[in-house]
Amino acid sequence: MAERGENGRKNDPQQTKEDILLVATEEFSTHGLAGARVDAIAEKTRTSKRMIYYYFGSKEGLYLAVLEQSYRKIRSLESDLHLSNLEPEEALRTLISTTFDHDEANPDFVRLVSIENIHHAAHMLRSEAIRDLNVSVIETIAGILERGFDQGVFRRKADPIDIHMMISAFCFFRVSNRYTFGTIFRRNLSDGDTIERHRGMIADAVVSYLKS
Amino acid sequence: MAERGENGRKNDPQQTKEDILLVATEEFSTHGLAGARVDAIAEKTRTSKRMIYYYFGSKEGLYLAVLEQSYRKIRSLESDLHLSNLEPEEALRTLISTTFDHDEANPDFVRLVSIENIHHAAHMLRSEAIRDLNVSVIETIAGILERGFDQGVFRRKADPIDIHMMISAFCFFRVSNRYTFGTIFRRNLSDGDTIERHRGMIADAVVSYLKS
DNA sequence: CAAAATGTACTAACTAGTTCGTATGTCAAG
DNA sequence: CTTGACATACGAACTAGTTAGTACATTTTG
Repeated sequence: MAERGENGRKNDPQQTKEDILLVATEEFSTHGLAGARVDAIAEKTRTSKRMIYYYFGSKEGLYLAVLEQSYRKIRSLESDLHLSNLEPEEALRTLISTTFDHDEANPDFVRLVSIENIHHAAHMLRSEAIRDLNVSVIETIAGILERGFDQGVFRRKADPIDIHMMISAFCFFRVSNRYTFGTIFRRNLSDGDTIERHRGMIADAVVSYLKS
Repeated sequence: MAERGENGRKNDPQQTKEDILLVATEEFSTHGLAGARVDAIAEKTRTSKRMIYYYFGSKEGLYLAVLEQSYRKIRSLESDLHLSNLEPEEALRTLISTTFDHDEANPDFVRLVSIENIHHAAHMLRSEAIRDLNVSVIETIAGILERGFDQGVFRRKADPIDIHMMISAFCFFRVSNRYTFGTIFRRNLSDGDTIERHRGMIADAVVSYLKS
Protein backbone atom coordinates (compact mmCIF):
# COMPACT_ATOMS: atom_id res chain seq x y z
CA MET A 1 0.00 0.00 0.00
CA ALA A 2 1.27 3.46 -0.84
CA GLU A 3 1.20 5.65 2.25
CA ARG A 4 2.20 9.25 2.31
CA GLY A 5 5.50 9.50 4.16
CA GLU A 6 6.75 12.69 5.73
CA ASN A 7 9.54 13.20 3.23
CA GLY A 8 10.31 9.82 1.66
CA ARG A 9 8.93 9.27 -1.87
CA LYS A 10 5.88 7.05 -2.30
CA ASN A 11 4.82 5.84 -5.72
CA ASP A 12 1.25 6.67 -6.62
CA PRO A 13 0.90 6.60 -10.40
CA GLN A 14 -2.84 7.20 -10.44
CA GLN A 15 -2.61 10.25 -8.26
CA THR A 16 0.38 11.54 -10.20
CA LYS A 17 -1.47 11.30 -13.49
CA GLU A 18 -4.57 12.98 -12.10
CA ASP A 19 -2.49 15.69 -10.53
CA ILE A 20 -0.77 16.44 -13.83
CA LEU A 21 -4.07 16.46 -15.71
CA LEU A 22 -5.66 18.85 -13.26
CA VAL A 23 -2.83 21.35 -13.49
CA ALA A 24 -2.55 20.91 -17.26
CA THR A 25 -6.25 21.59 -17.77
CA GLU A 26 -5.88 24.94 -16.08
CA GLU A 27 -2.69 25.80 -17.96
CA PHE A 28 -3.95 24.84 -21.41
CA SER A 29 -7.30 26.51 -20.90
CA THR A 30 -5.77 29.82 -19.88
CA HIS A 31 -2.86 29.92 -22.34
CA GLY A 32 -3.86 27.79 -25.28
CA LEU A 33 -1.89 24.89 -26.71
CA ALA A 34 1.10 26.88 -27.93
CA GLY A 35 0.98 29.33 -25.04
CA ALA A 36 0.98 26.68 -22.34
CA ARG A 37 4.38 25.86 -20.86
CA VAL A 38 5.31 22.33 -19.91
CA ASP A 39 7.72 23.69 -17.32
CA ALA A 40 4.96 25.79 -15.80
CA ILE A 41 2.73 22.73 -15.52
CA ALA A 42 5.54 20.72 -13.97
CA GLU A 43 6.21 23.37 -11.38
CA LYS A 44 2.61 23.57 -10.22
CA THR A 45 2.52 19.80 -9.93
CA ARG A 46 3.76 17.89 -6.93
CA THR A 47 5.83 15.88 -9.37
CA SER A 48 8.34 16.73 -12.11
CA LYS A 49 8.43 17.37 -15.84
CA ARG A 50 9.92 13.95 -16.25
CA MET A 51 6.61 12.38 -15.26
CA ILE A 52 4.64 14.38 -17.81
CA TYR A 53 6.69 12.80 -20.55
CA TYR A 54 6.67 9.44 -18.81
CA TYR A 55 2.89 9.31 -18.80
CA PHE A 56 1.81 11.48 -21.69
CA GLY A 57 4.71 11.28 -24.12
CA SER A 58 4.60 14.85 -25.37
CA LYS A 59 3.02 18.22 -24.86
CA GLU A 60 0.41 17.38 -27.47
CA GLY A 61 -0.22 14.03 -25.84
CA LEU A 62 -0.93 15.80 -22.59
CA TYR A 63 -3.18 18.29 -24.32
CA LEU A 64 -5.14 15.48 -25.92
CA ALA A 65 -5.51 13.72 -22.57
CA VAL A 66 -6.81 16.94 -21.05
CA LEU A 67 -9.29 17.34 -23.87
CA GLU A 68 -10.51 13.76 -23.62
CA GLN A 69 -10.96 13.96 -19.88
CA SER A 70 -12.97 17.16 -20.20
CA TYR A 71 -15.35 15.59 -22.68
CA ARG A 72 -15.65 12.43 -20.61
CA LYS A 73 -16.79 14.46 -17.62
CA ILE A 74 -19.72 15.93 -19.50
CA ARG A 75 -20.98 12.68 -20.87
CA SER A 76 -21.47 11.33 -17.37
CA LEU A 77 -23.42 14.40 -16.28
CA GLU A 78 -25.64 14.45 -19.32
CA SER A 79 -27.00 10.92 -19.24
CA ASP A 80 -29.02 10.87 -16.02
CA LEU A 81 -31.72 13.44 -16.62
CA HIS A 82 -34.73 11.16 -17.27
CA LEU A 83 -36.46 13.54 -19.61
CA SER A 84 -38.81 11.01 -21.17
CA ASN A 85 -41.24 11.21 -18.25
CA LEU A 86 -41.65 14.95 -18.67
CA GLU A 87 -43.96 16.82 -21.01
CA PRO A 88 -42.13 17.85 -24.22
CA GLU A 89 -41.88 21.55 -23.40
CA GLU A 90 -40.87 20.84 -19.82
CA ALA A 91 -38.29 18.29 -20.97
CA LEU A 92 -36.82 20.75 -23.45
CA ARG A 93 -36.61 23.52 -20.87
CA THR A 94 -34.89 21.17 -18.44
CA LEU A 95 -32.36 20.12 -21.06
CA ILE A 96 -31.66 23.73 -21.95
CA SER A 97 -31.18 24.72 -18.31
CA THR A 98 -28.79 21.84 -17.85
CA THR A 99 -26.70 22.84 -20.86
CA PHE A 100 -26.76 26.44 -19.73
CA ASP A 101 -25.63 25.62 -16.22
CA HIS A 102 -23.00 23.24 -17.41
CA ASP A 103 -21.31 25.80 -19.65
CA GLU A 104 -21.59 28.45 -16.99
CA ALA A 105 -20.00 26.14 -14.43
CA ASN A 106 -17.23 24.86 -16.71
CA PRO A 107 -15.47 27.77 -18.38
CA ASP A 108 -12.33 25.63 -18.65
CA PHE A 109 -14.15 23.20 -20.87
CA VAL A 110 -15.57 25.98 -23.00
CA ARG A 111 -12.15 27.50 -23.44
CA LEU A 112 -10.60 24.17 -24.38
CA VAL A 113 -13.20 23.70 -27.08
CA SER A 114 -12.50 27.20 -28.38
CA ILE A 115 -8.80 26.38 -28.46
CA GLU A 116 -9.47 23.13 -30.23
CA ASN A 117 -11.44 25.01 -32.87
CA ILE A 118 -8.54 27.33 -33.47
CA HIS A 119 -6.59 24.20 -34.29
CA HIS A 120 -9.31 23.03 -36.67
CA ALA A 121 -10.25 20.23 -34.25
CA ALA A 122 -7.14 18.40 -35.39
CA HIS A 123 -6.56 16.62 -32.09
CA MET A 124 -10.19 15.75 -31.64
CA LEU A 125 -10.15 14.06 -35.02
CA ARG A 126 -7.36 11.77 -33.87
CA SER A 127 -9.29 10.71 -30.78
CA GLU A 128 -12.00 8.11 -31.28
CA ALA A 129 -13.07 8.64 -27.68
CA ILE A 130 -14.25 12.17 -28.24
CA ARG A 131 -15.88 11.73 -31.60
CA ASP A 132 -18.34 9.16 -30.35
CA LEU A 133 -19.79 11.43 -27.70
CA ASN A 134 -22.75 13.76 -27.75
CA VAL A 135 -24.76 11.43 -29.93
CA SER A 136 -27.06 10.71 -27.02
CA VAL A 137 -28.05 14.37 -26.70
CA ILE A 138 -29.29 14.35 -30.26
CA GLU A 139 -31.39 11.28 -29.66
CA THR A 140 -32.85 12.90 -26.58
CA ILE A 141 -33.74 16.04 -28.47
CA ALA A 142 -35.13 14.06 -31.38
CA GLY A 143 -37.44 12.23 -29.01
CA ILE A 144 -38.67 15.43 -27.39
CA LEU A 145 -39.31 17.11 -30.73
CA GLU A 146 -41.22 14.14 -32.06
CA ARG A 147 -43.42 13.84 -29.00
CA GLY A 148 -44.02 17.56 -29.01
CA PHE A 149 -44.99 17.56 -32.65
CA ASP A 150 -47.32 14.59 -32.26
CA GLN A 151 -49.01 16.20 -29.28
CA GLY A 152 -49.40 19.44 -31.19
CA VAL A 153 -47.38 21.59 -28.75
CA PHE A 154 -44.71 22.18 -31.38
CA ARG A 155 -45.97 23.32 -34.77
CA ARG A 156 -42.57 23.20 -36.42
CA LYS A 157 -40.71 20.07 -37.51
CA ALA A 158 -37.13 20.96 -36.73
CA ASP A 159 -33.89 19.08 -37.13
CA PRO A 160 -32.59 17.94 -33.73
CA ILE A 161 -28.96 18.79 -34.54
CA ASP A 162 -30.03 22.30 -35.54
CA ILE A 163 -31.90 22.70 -32.26
CA HIS A 164 -28.93 21.41 -30.34
CA MET A 165 -26.75 23.92 -32.13
CA MET A 166 -29.12 26.75 -31.34
CA ILE A 167 -29.01 25.87 -27.65
CA SER A 168 -25.26 25.26 -27.59
CA ALA A 169 -24.53 28.45 -29.48
CA PHE A 170 -26.22 30.65 -26.94
CA CYS A 171 -24.96 28.84 -23.85
CA PHE A 172 -21.44 28.51 -25.22
CA PHE A 173 -21.12 32.05 -26.55
CA ARG A 174 -22.08 33.57 -23.22
CA VAL A 175 -19.05 31.90 -21.69
CA SER A 176 -16.59 31.77 -24.57
CA ASN A 177 -17.05 35.42 -25.53
CA ARG A 178 -17.69 36.92 -22.14
CA TYR A 179 -14.50 38.92 -22.17
CA THR A 180 -14.79 40.65 -25.52
CA PHE A 181 -18.54 41.03 -25.17
CA GLY A 182 -18.19 42.30 -21.64
CA THR A 183 -15.52 44.77 -22.69
CA ILE A 184 -17.43 46.18 -25.64
CA PHE A 185 -20.80 46.46 -23.92
CA ARG A 186 -19.53 47.01 -20.40
CA ARG A 187 -21.67 44.21 -19.12
CA ASN A 188 -20.70 41.44 -16.76
CA LEU A 189 -22.16 38.22 -18.11
CA SER A 190 -21.36 36.36 -14.89
CA ASP A 191 -23.67 38.64 -12.99
CA GLY A 192 -26.40 36.80 -11.08
CA ASP A 193 -29.37 38.67 -12.58
CA THR A 194 -27.97 38.41 -16.08
CA ILE A 195 -27.52 34.67 -15.72
CA GLU A 196 -31.10 34.20 -14.62
CA ARG A 197 -32.46 36.36 -17.42
CA HIS A 198 -30.38 34.62 -20.08
CA ARG A 199 -31.33 31.16 -18.88
CA GLY A 200 -34.96 32.07 -19.39
CA MET A 201 -34.29 33.82 -22.67
CA ILE A 202 -32.74 30.94 -24.52
CA ALA A 203 -35.46 28.57 -23.33
CA ASP A 204 -38.22 30.97 -24.40
CA ALA A 205 -36.56 31.56 -27.74
CA VAL A 206 -36.23 27.88 -28.60
CA VAL A 207 -39.73 27.04 -27.42
CA SER A 208 -41.36 29.95 -29.22
CA TYR A 209 -39.42 29.04 -32.36
CA LEU A 210 -40.78 25.50 -32.25
CA LYS A 211 -44.28 26.71 -31.55
CA SER A 212 -44.32 29.24 -34.37
CA MET B 1 7.34 59.22 -56.86
CA ALA B 2 8.07 55.64 -55.91
CA GLU B 3 7.98 53.45 -58.98
CA ARG B 4 8.35 49.70 -58.92
CA GLY B 5 11.72 48.84 -60.36
CA GLU B 6 12.54 45.43 -61.81
CA ASN B 7 14.74 44.43 -58.94
CA GLY B 8 15.93 47.56 -57.20
CA ARG B 9 14.29 48.37 -53.90
CA LYS B 10 11.65 51.10 -53.87
CA ASN B 11 10.37 52.54 -50.62
CA ASP B 12 6.65 52.12 -50.15
CA PRO B 13 5.88 52.28 -46.44
CA GLN B 14 2.10 52.15 -46.81
CA GLN B 15 2.21 49.05 -48.94
CA THR B 16 4.77 47.42 -46.67
CA LYS B 17 2.61 47.94 -43.60
CA GLU B 18 -0.50 46.65 -45.34
CA ASP B 19 1.38 43.66 -46.63
CA ILE B 20 2.59 42.76 -43.15
CA LEU B 21 -0.88 43.19 -41.66
CA LEU B 22 -2.47 40.97 -44.28
CA VAL B 23 -0.02 38.15 -43.72
CA ALA B 24 -0.12 38.59 -39.94
CA THR B 25 -3.92 38.40 -39.88
CA GLU B 26 -3.77 35.01 -41.52
CA GLU B 27 -0.96 33.77 -39.28
CA PHE B 28 -2.47 34.92 -35.99
CA SER B 29 -5.92 33.69 -36.91
CA THR B 30 -4.71 30.20 -37.75
CA HIS B 31 -2.14 29.76 -34.98
CA GLY B 32 -3.20 32.04 -32.16
CA LEU B 33 -1.06 34.69 -30.50
CA ALA B 34 1.49 32.36 -28.94
CA GLY B 35 1.40 29.91 -31.83
CA ALA B 36 2.05 32.52 -34.51
CA ARG B 37 5.68 32.85 -35.58
CA VAL B 38 7.15 36.22 -36.38
CA ASP B 39 9.63 34.53 -38.69
CA ALA B 40 6.83 32.78 -40.51
CA ILE B 41 5.05 36.09 -41.03
CA ALA B 42 8.25 37.71 -42.23
CA GLU B 43 8.86 34.96 -44.75
CA LYS B 44 5.42 35.20 -46.32
CA THR B 45 5.86 38.95 -46.61
CA ARG B 46 7.67 40.64 -49.45
CA THR B 47 9.69 42.40 -46.78
CA SER B 48 11.75 41.29 -43.77
CA LYS B 49 11.33 40.70 -40.05
CA ARG B 50 13.18 43.91 -39.44
CA MET B 51 10.23 45.84 -40.82
CA ILE B 52 7.72 44.15 -38.55
CA TYR B 53 9.62 45.51 -35.57
CA TYR B 54 10.23 48.80 -37.33
CA TYR B 55 6.51 49.42 -37.81
CA PHE B 56 4.84 47.47 -35.03
CA GLY B 57 7.43 47.35 -32.28
CA SER B 58 6.73 43.85 -31.04
CA LYS B 59 4.81 40.68 -31.74
CA GLU B 60 2.04 41.87 -29.45
CA GLY B 61 2.03 45.26 -31.15
CA LEU B 62 1.49 43.54 -34.46
CA TYR B 63 -1.24 41.38 -33.00
CA LEU B 64 -3.01 44.44 -31.64
CA ALA B 65 -2.74 46.18 -35.01
CA VAL B 66 -4.27 43.13 -36.68
CA LEU B 67 -7.09 43.09 -34.15
CA GLU B 68 -7.80 46.78 -34.56
CA GLN B 69 -7.83 46.58 -38.32
CA SER B 70 -10.25 43.67 -38.25
CA TYR B 71 -12.70 45.55 -36.06
CA ARG B 72 -12.37 48.70 -38.13
CA LYS B 73 -13.38 46.80 -41.24
CA ILE B 74 -16.68 45.71 -39.73
CA ARG B 75 -17.69 49.10 -38.50
CA SER B 76 -17.58 50.47 -42.01
CA LEU B 77 -19.76 47.66 -43.34
CA GLU B 78 -22.33 47.92 -40.60
CA SER B 79 -23.23 51.55 -40.81
CA ASP B 80 -24.87 51.83 -44.23
CA LEU B 81 -27.91 49.61 -43.95
CA HIS B 82 -30.67 52.23 -43.65
CA LEU B 83 -32.95 50.08 -41.54
CA SER B 84 -35.16 52.89 -40.26
CA ASN B 85 -37.23 52.97 -43.45
CA LEU B 86 -38.14 49.30 -43.09
CA GLU B 87 -40.92 47.74 -41.06
CA PRO B 88 -39.61 46.52 -37.68
CA GLU B 89 -39.71 42.81 -38.49
CA GLU B 90 -38.20 43.38 -41.92
CA ALA B 91 -35.51 45.61 -40.43
CA LEU B 92 -34.63 43.01 -37.83
CA ARG B 93 -34.45 40.22 -40.38
CA THR B 94 -32.20 42.32 -42.58
CA LEU B 95 -29.89 43.08 -39.68
CA ILE B 96 -29.74 39.40 -38.73
CA SER B 97 -28.95 38.36 -42.29
CA THR B 98 -26.18 40.92 -42.45
CA THR B 99 -24.60 39.70 -39.22
CA PHE B 100 -24.96 36.12 -40.37
CA ASP B 101 -23.36 36.77 -43.73
CA HIS B 102 -20.59 38.84 -42.21
CA ASP B 103 -19.50 36.10 -39.80
CA GLU B 104 -19.78 33.48 -42.50
CA ALA B 105 -17.64 35.57 -44.83
CA ASN B 106 -15.03 36.53 -42.23
CA PRO B 107 -13.83 33.44 -40.41
CA ASP B 108 -10.51 35.18 -39.74
CA PHE B 109 -12.27 37.84 -37.74
CA VAL B 110 -14.27 35.27 -35.80
CA ARG B 111 -11.13 33.34 -34.97
CA LEU B 112 -9.30 36.46 -33.84
CA VAL B 113 -12.13 37.28 -31.46
CA SER B 114 -12.00 33.73 -30.11
CA ILE B 115 -8.28 34.08 -29.59
CA GLU B 116 -8.74 37.40 -27.89
CA ASN B 117 -11.22 35.81 -25.50
CA ILE B 118 -8.71 33.16 -24.58
CA HIS B 119 -6.50 36.06 -23.54
CA HIS B 120 -9.31 37.56 -21.47
CA ALA B 121 -9.63 40.42 -23.98
CA ALA B 122 -6.48 41.88 -22.48
CA HIS B 123 -5.30 43.55 -25.70
CA MET B 124 -8.73 44.83 -26.55
CA LEU B 125 -8.87 46.56 -23.18
CA ARG B 126 -5.72 48.48 -24.01
CA SER B 127 -7.14 49.74 -27.31
CA GLU B 128 -9.54 52.65 -27.10
CA ALA B 129 -10.24 52.23 -30.79
CA ILE B 130 -11.90 48.86 -30.39
CA ARG B 131 -13.85 49.52 -27.23
CA ASP B 132 -15.82 52.36 -28.77
CA LEU B 133 -17.21 50.25 -31.55
CA ASN B 134 -20.43 48.27 -31.86
CA VAL B 135 -22.38 50.83 -29.90
CA SER B 136 -24.25 51.81 -33.05
CA VAL B 137 -25.63 48.30 -33.51
CA ILE B 138 -27.25 48.50 -30.11
CA GLU B 139 -28.88 51.80 -30.95
CA THR B 140 -30.16 50.36 -34.21
CA ILE B 141 -31.64 47.34 -32.45
CA ALA B 142 -33.11 49.50 -29.70
CA GLY B 143 -34.89 51.58 -32.33
CA ILE B 144 -36.30 48.54 -34.10
CA LEU B 145 -37.50 46.96 -30.87
CA GLU B 146 -39.19 50.15 -29.77
CA ARG B 147 -40.97 50.69 -33.05
CA GLY B 148 -42.01 47.05 -33.13
CA PHE B 149 -43.40 47.20 -29.64
CA ASP B 150 -45.29 50.43 -30.28
CA GLN B 151 -46.81 49.00 -33.45
CA GLY B 152 -47.80 45.86 -31.61
CA VAL B 153 -45.77 43.48 -33.82
CA PHE B 154 -43.52 42.59 -30.89
CA ARG B 155 -45.29 41.63 -27.70
CA ARG B 156 -42.12 41.35 -25.65
CA LYS B 157 -40.04 44.25 -24.32
CA ALA B 158 -36.53 42.92 -24.70
CA ASP B 159 -33.15 44.40 -23.88
CA PRO B 160 -31.35 45.37 -27.10
CA ILE B 161 -27.98 44.09 -25.87
CA ASP B 162 -29.54 40.74 -25.05
CA ILE B 163 -31.05 40.54 -28.51
CA HIS B 164 -27.74 41.46 -30.05
CA MET B 165 -26.11 38.71 -28.03
CA MET B 166 -28.66 36.18 -29.12
CA ILE B 167 -28.04 37.03 -32.76
CA SER B 168 -24.27 37.17 -32.38
CA ALA B 169 -24.14 33.93 -30.43
CA PHE B 170 -25.77 31.94 -33.16
CA CYS B 171 -23.96 33.56 -36.08
CA PHE B 172 -20.60 33.48 -34.31
CA PHE B 173 -20.85 29.94 -32.97
CA ARG B 174 -21.59 28.51 -36.39
CA VAL B 175 -18.24 29.80 -37.56
CA SER B 176 -16.13 29.65 -34.40
CA ASN B 177 -17.13 26.10 -33.53
CA ARG B 178 -17.55 24.67 -36.97
CA TYR B 179 -14.65 22.28 -36.60
CA THR B 180 -15.53 20.63 -33.30
CA PHE B 181 -19.23 20.70 -34.09
CA GLY B 182 -18.64 19.38 -37.56
CA THR B 183 -16.42 16.61 -36.25
CA ILE B 184 -18.82 15.46 -33.55
CA PHE B 185 -21.96 15.56 -35.66
CA ARG B 186 -20.36 14.84 -39.00
CA ARG B 187 -21.97 17.87 -40.50
CA ASN B 188 -20.39 20.50 -42.70
CA LEU B 189 -21.64 23.88 -41.51
CA SER B 190 -20.24 25.62 -44.59
CA ASP B 191 -22.56 23.61 -46.79
CA GLY B 192 -24.80 25.76 -48.97
CA ASP B 193 -28.14 24.27 -47.87
CA THR B 194 -27.14 24.37 -44.23
CA ILE B 195 -26.20 28.02 -44.50
CA GLU B 196 -29.57 28.91 -46.01
CA ARG B 197 -31.49 26.95 -43.40
CA HIS B 198 -29.54 28.45 -40.52
CA ARG B 199 -29.93 31.97 -41.80
CA GLY B 200 -33.68 31.51 -41.72
CA MET B 201 -33.62 29.72 -38.39
CA ILE B 202 -31.96 32.41 -36.35
CA ALA B 203 -34.22 35.08 -37.84
CA ASP B 204 -37.35 33.03 -37.13
CA ALA B 205 -36.18 32.27 -33.62
CA VAL B 206 -35.51 35.88 -32.70
CA VAL B 207 -38.73 37.13 -34.29
CA SER B 208 -40.89 34.45 -32.71
CA TYR B 209 -39.23 35.14 -29.36
CA LEU B 210 -40.14 38.82 -29.60
CA LYS B 211 -43.67 38.03 -30.72
CA SER B 212 -44.32 35.54 -27.91
C1' DC C 1 15.85 -9.02 -8.11
C1' DA C 2 13.00 -7.01 -11.93
C1' DA C 3 9.85 -3.77 -13.36
C1' DA C 4 7.62 0.36 -12.67
C1' DA C 5 7.97 5.08 -10.99
C1' DT C 6 10.50 9.08 -10.10
C1' DG C 7 14.19 13.06 -9.69
C1' DT C 8 18.15 15.85 -11.52
C1' DA C 9 20.51 17.89 -14.80
C1' DC C 10 21.20 18.52 -19.36
C1' DT C 11 20.73 19.76 -24.59
C1' DA C 12 19.40 20.85 -29.12
C1' DA C 13 16.39 23.61 -31.40
C1' DC C 14 13.70 27.39 -31.76
C1' DT C 15 12.22 32.27 -31.46
C1' DA C 16 11.50 37.15 -30.22
C1' DG C 17 14.05 40.87 -30.70
C1' DT C 18 18.54 43.54 -32.14
C1' DT C 19 22.81 45.29 -34.36
C1' DC C 20 24.89 47.20 -37.98
C1' DG C 21 25.08 48.67 -42.36
C1' DT C 22 22.78 50.24 -46.85
C1' DA C 23 19.48 52.25 -49.87
C1' DT C 24 15.95 55.71 -50.95
C1' DG C 25 13.42 60.05 -50.75
C1' DT C 26 13.24 65.00 -49.65
C1' DC C 27 14.41 69.46 -49.54
C1' DA C 28 17.22 73.41 -49.09
C1' DA C 29 21.28 75.80 -50.77
C1' DG C 30 24.09 76.88 -54.45
C1' DC D 1 18.75 71.68 -61.80
C1' DT D 2 22.10 69.49 -59.19
C1' DT D 3 24.38 68.65 -54.99
C1' DG D 4 24.62 67.08 -50.53
C1' DA D 5 22.85 66.30 -46.01
C1' DC D 6 19.49 64.36 -43.23
C1' DA D 7 15.51 61.47 -42.15
C1' DT D 8 13.03 57.63 -43.36
C1' DA D 9 12.79 52.86 -45.14
C1' DC D 10 14.90 48.71 -45.58
C1' DG D 11 17.95 43.90 -45.47
C1' DA D 12 21.05 40.16 -43.62
C1' DA D 13 23.03 38.16 -40.01
C1' DC D 14 23.33 37.68 -35.20
C1' DT D 15 22.10 36.93 -30.07
C1' DA D 16 20.27 36.01 -25.72
C1' DG D 17 16.83 33.69 -23.66
C1' DT D 18 13.44 30.20 -23.75
C1' DT D 19 11.39 25.61 -24.25
C1' DA D 20 10.20 20.88 -25.56
C1' DG D 21 12.20 16.87 -24.87
C1' DT D 22 16.06 13.40 -22.96
C1' DA D 23 20.00 10.72 -20.61
C1' DC D 24 21.13 8.80 -16.63
C1' DA D 25 20.77 7.61 -12.07
C1' DT D 26 17.86 6.33 -8.16
C1' DT D 27 14.06 4.73 -5.44
C1' DT D 28 9.89 2.06 -4.71
C1' DT D 29 7.12 -2.05 -5.10
C1' DG D 30 5.69 -6.69 -5.73
